[in-house]
Amino acid sequence: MALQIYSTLTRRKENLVTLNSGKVRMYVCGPTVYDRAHIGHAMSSIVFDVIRRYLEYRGFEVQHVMNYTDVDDKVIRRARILSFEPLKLAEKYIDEYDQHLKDLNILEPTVRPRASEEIPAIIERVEELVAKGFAYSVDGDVFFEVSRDPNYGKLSGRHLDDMQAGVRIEVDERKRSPADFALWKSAKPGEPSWESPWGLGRPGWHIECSAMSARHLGDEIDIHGGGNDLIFPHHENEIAQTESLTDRAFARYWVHNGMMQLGGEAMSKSTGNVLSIEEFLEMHEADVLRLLVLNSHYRSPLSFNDEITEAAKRGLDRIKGALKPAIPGDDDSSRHPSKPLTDKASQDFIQAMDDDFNTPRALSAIYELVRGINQARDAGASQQELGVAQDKLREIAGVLGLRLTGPRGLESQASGLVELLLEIREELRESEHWALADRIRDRLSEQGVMLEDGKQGTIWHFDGQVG
RNA sequence: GGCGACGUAGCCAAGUGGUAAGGCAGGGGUCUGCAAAACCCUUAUCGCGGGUUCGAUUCCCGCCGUCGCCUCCA
Repeated sequence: MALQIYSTLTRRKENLVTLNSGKVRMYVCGPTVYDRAHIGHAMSSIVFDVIRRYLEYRGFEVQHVMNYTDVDDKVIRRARILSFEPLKLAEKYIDEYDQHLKDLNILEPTVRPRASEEIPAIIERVEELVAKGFAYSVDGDVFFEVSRDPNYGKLSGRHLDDMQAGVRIEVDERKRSPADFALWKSAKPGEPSWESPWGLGRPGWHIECSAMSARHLGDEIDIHGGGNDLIFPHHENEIAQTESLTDRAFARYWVHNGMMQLGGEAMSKSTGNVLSIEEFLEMHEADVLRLLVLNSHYRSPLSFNDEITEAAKRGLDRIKGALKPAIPGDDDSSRHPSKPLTDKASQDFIQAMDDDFNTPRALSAIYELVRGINQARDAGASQQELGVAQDKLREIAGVLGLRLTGPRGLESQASGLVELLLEIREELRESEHWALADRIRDRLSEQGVMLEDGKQGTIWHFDGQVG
């Protein structure tokens, strides 16, 4: 069974056939950096990170480009409010986002271009569109003429006629049609601007992605991705611009993730209805966010709330729990072979992910493996046998980008003391001094040191950590 | 108004033309001095009404409800 990807363009799952066999060129629209990023941005980055990781797991070499939009109305507006240099402000948020990517265990994209650093390529692109008659300039602005593209609307399923009725926004009178969009904007005083054939100005939003995609990946790519709020007009316009010039399909697969909602509403700055990545990571480890994102399908909208966060946290603990070592002393390998278990998990995992990256189903395979491991441990499997399955668990969880680690570093320093307390407690238990023994357990638990009494003695680990 | 998506147990969430994965929470057990963890058992007539079919949660139509986009947005 081949790997299938749902493409917004055809509204179907398609077999993945790349331009160059064994290689995937993927462009993902990154954030406009005018403010702190929220967990919705994180969701998008996590989704495409998992797609990338899985493609690599399946043997593809992935070129992953993610852009930062750093020249934009919103950046300029916000910079003015904060009395900041627009590009400096953007840079600050880019640095922040780069850090978020690391914190969230997102593989570094192959290239992270920013609009401000790609101006020549963008101008070249606009010039070409003007030269070929797809765009026109007016007073230093350049617009793409939508009516020149007979296929306009094919991605979003919109028709120009339908849309005109709905346009309530003030239309720029100089445009030949309200749907025409800016490729180049003339600069107002104080705005970041660059020399161009049309005077000082800056690129429009849509053209930057097309130009950067073409520059870093070529005129044709395999996957173009982003949030589904970008389908119209952004990606529609990108298709128009690019395909008018190349006459070939810009991207083979258009992949869009669903929006994350907060409290049942779209996350929106205006209502203060946002949770920043930073705020989330102050409360929970990155794996929690990843797990809650992956628990639903990437194309579905996801309502973020405390309940699903708590569920993800517990689910994560459960997965980590499977990595606990075998019970010492019990050692009957022959009765608990791990191979059938790991084979099944592998197979289910791949089958799920091959089906348009069905991570909920993939997680289900992971949980089945978790249960299998725990059953084997309870039944007395040896560490050697258990380790095989645990390695498989780490492997496929790793494909989803889960770290499955906890706070480390303290362990070696603390272990001596903890061991000492355990020894004392063991003697207390032997002499049935339960109250004192329980007090040690309770107080250690408050410090994040969790004790588990078993037949073979007591084992301990830090809260949330296994291993 | 236009385009699109969704509606599955208390919550989250897969999925199939032949009576439904997984997780969280709940209930009952096993284990334990107690607990924790783990394991076992247990909780769904798949929004409503029609239609197609031997048979639909799954296909079609209508309705109701929720949401996204149509303007900057991952």
